[in-house]
Amino acid sequence: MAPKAHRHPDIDDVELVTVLSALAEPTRLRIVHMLAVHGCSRDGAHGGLLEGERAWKDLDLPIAQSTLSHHLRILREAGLLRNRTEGTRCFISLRTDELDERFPGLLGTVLTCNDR
Amino acid sequence: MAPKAHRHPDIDDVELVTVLSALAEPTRLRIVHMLAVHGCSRDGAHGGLLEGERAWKDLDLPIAQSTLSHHLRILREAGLLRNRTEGTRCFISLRTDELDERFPGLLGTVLTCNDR
DNA sequence: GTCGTAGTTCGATGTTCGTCGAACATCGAA
DNA sequence: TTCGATGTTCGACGAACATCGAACTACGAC
Repeated sequence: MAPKAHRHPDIDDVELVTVLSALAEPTRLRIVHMLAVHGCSRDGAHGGLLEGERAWKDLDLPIAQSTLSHHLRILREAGLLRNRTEGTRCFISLRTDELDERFPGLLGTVLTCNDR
Repeated sequence: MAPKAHRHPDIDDVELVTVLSALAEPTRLRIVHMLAVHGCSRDGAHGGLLEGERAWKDLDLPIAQSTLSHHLRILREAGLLRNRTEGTRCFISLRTDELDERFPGLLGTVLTCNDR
């Protein structure tokens, strides 16, 4: 599992190009999209989910686990998402607010455009 | 020089990921930035420049001509810019309006974020 | 402790990308 | 028509990337 704790960059150290690179890949854009539209758990308490989070294993994408882990790392290191570990599982969420302070409107605009 | 006429994609055929990929490279982001802030010629008539245009050879970047040509092609095929040929020279401009209709706010937001 | 679950890391593979110099194509001017 | 200027295209190169399976690690449960 996760090596103790993940490295989350200070949002002010993140470059725009890094964020754009992270988003410029179909699988990763899809992950971000999923977290945005359905980040919050559906009604009812679900296995320790916090607001805006999504469980790792519930991200069911047609790729290998190792590939998913790789993409999540790219997104994490680009400051796009946060990884919370609880016991042996982990939960993913977008760093919406911080990101919006660093790059105002960027994430929202991209997500809107992505909806067509 | 330019092979008669360049291929400019219909803006509706352009995918978001393609645009993001095009922007996710320092040199290309810089080119787009240059065209945005200084696309319009400075006061006075300049060798056939139209509004919002910039002459190819005035894009002085620390890269080989062939590399610049390559990047411009990527940007063109991503629907980001238009290439107008006049005689033996060509002029570059952003497809601001069309792009804004296809991906509302995207270009503006990215450029704003790029300014810090 | 032993076992299973949940993710991460490693190594390998094939692909894409940024970069260059050289060759080429197109046009205006002499 | 020959020359020079302006870009484009063509390999070629190394670096970066997406992908996978296998090995590994950390934790909870038994």
